[in-house]
Amino acid sequence: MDKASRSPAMTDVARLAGVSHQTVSRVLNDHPNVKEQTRIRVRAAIAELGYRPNRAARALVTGRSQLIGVVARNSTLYGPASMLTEFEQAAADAGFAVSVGSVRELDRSSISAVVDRHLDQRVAGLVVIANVASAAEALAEIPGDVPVVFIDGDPASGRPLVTVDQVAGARAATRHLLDAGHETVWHVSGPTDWFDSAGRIQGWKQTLLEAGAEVPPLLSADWSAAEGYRTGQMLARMPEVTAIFTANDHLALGILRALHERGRRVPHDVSIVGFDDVPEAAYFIPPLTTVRQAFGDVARAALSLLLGQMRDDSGTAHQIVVPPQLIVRESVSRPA
Amino acid sequence: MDKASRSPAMTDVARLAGVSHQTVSRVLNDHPNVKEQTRIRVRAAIAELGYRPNRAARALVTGRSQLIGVVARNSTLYGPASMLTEFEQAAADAGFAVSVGSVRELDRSSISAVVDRHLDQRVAGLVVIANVASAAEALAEIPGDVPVVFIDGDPASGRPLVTVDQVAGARAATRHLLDAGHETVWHVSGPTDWFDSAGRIQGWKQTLLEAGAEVPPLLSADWSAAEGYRTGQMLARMPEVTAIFTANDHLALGILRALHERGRRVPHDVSIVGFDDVPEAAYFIPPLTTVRQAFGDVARAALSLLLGQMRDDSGTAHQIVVPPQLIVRESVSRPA
DNA sequence: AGCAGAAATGTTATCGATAACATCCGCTTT
DNA sequence: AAAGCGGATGTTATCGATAACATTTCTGCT
Repeated sequence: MDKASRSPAMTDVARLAGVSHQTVSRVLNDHPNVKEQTRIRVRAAIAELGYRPNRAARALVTGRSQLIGVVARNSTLYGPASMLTEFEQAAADAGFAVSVGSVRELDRSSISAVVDRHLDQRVAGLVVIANVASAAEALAEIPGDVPVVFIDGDPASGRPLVTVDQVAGARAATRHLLDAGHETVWHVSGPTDWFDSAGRIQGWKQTLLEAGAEVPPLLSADWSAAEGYRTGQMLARMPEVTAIFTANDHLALGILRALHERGRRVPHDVSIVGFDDVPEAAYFIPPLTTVRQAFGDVARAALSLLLGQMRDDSGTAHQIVVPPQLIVRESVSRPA
Repeated sequence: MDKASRSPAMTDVARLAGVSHQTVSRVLNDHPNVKEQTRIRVRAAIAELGYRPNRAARALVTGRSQLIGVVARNSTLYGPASMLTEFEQAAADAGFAVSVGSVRELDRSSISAVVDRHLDQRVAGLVVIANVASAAEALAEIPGDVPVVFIDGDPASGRPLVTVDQVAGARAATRHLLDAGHETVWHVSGPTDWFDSAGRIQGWKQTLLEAGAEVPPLLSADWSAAEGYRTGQMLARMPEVTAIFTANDHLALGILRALHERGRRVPHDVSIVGFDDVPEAAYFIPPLTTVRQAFGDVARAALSLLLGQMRDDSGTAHQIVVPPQLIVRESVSRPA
């Protein structure tokens, strides 16, 4: 009826239900000491007025909001972007809003600025998507009393953290190529300051060593198809290269093109395994064998760690590692 | 010195500067009637204490926060994901935090839930990334007194809105193929309920009609490489198809593979133009001619419209259209 | 010098919730 | 029956800012 008027406050509900505003507050917060009958009366009044609590007021008095702050690098890379949307979804399902603080670089001052902005908003918790080593500095910027969970990042920090087991993924990929009969496997890595890159390099190297295979020189690139292409032009000229494991699917795409231009067929002459399983990987030429990361699982795990910290302070700094999965398609065969 | 204590409030600053808290408030909000000398004194006190205003308190009294709510579909598609990060960046640069409300589908009830969550947080404004027709329903869910800007969406609504000129992009793509000498151009569109799709279809059809070319049947797909591949399998069997314009780059990728499998060479036998210019498009086989959208420009335009609405209510419902750009690479040549 | 009017500053009320404490009531316990 | 206790509820203070109004201090002008 009276849509134009100010949205109802707690006192309006109280008046309608014939109780004090504090009792309304108790009902809202599921306080035990409220008679069932009044609880029902209050609930009815809330529904009738379409009352919704004012988060700002609550945040002011409790010093904490229903908002989770995320610190992430501004990126449209498949991995980071997926991570972000999955987390938003998980948080939304749990009734939290997500405030995203994008930074161009994960350096100390950028992180500091974003964290400050989040603390201004009195976020209930922080999630740092710390995919590069420099992000460890973020630790220093975050006061001890606000719940924090890292996604990716350095397990050695001892902080609550969720990661995909990059080492295991790289092992599976490398193993797969060795099992196909290749003498060794070349690796084109991502930027070496990324934890993801480091883990994948480690898994690759370990597997070769354990198999007694020679370890070729490491080739590093950024994550782009462009650098994959440049690296691929070099690899295409080396007949001894028959198996390549790339740190992501886009690198593989660039290499695929370079090989194609040189007339080296995949998988007949060269086998390739990627990482990420981007949706279009199945439609590369040829369809790419790759490693899939369960971003949704990571997001949900991170959220539950965060909620755990928000509930009790007993916060045993749990760390969760999510296993990746090898997706076999057609870019691998035994060597000629 | 006293790091452990509660973070300083306005009164603390006032005491240190020897003024009233209201004067501090005036300095903070750049109120004109403050003597330069006191302004300096207050600023110094702020710096000394490391004071940062409490947004929750401000939001409570003003009824509005420094938070911009975004309603978007949960998606890792290149376009939507880019749009989102670009907007976050623009907002951050302007001192706003961004609360992202992802929804699985842009239907009425999902939108309603997300909008309510945002209003609970007393967002200063809302941005709706309304890439499908059903999002128009969002209009009904948003009260008139909160600033809103649509990104994509129906210009006919009369609401403030920023879009990329999809029609112009499609015209450029189609024109480019016709100019190369092709008799007509086939089009594989995105889902027809997307505004982007509709605009691209329209631009394609118009251009063909104006050129007196025959209009082939429209092929629609989702945005995935998978459907591109399926559609491509069909097109590859039709020798009369020599030119294809796809609604995005991933569709083009799938088609590229299907053509490759059938032995039809690109661009020798078939020419292709995509849309989006995803970073890896230059590394498809062959490098893809495509249409680039300036998401950053769109984001900044949307933000400035929003800020305009927040300042004055004179809100002439401006609409901004950003032109796209044809990126010529190697997937087009004259027909055999 | 005196006074209006503007500029600079201070005081008090207010936003809408939770926290802390006070009160009331009914029931058990001795 | 008085004391004691805990459950249910109400009262008042509080968070930290802005709004509205009140007051003081400068100006410039007659």
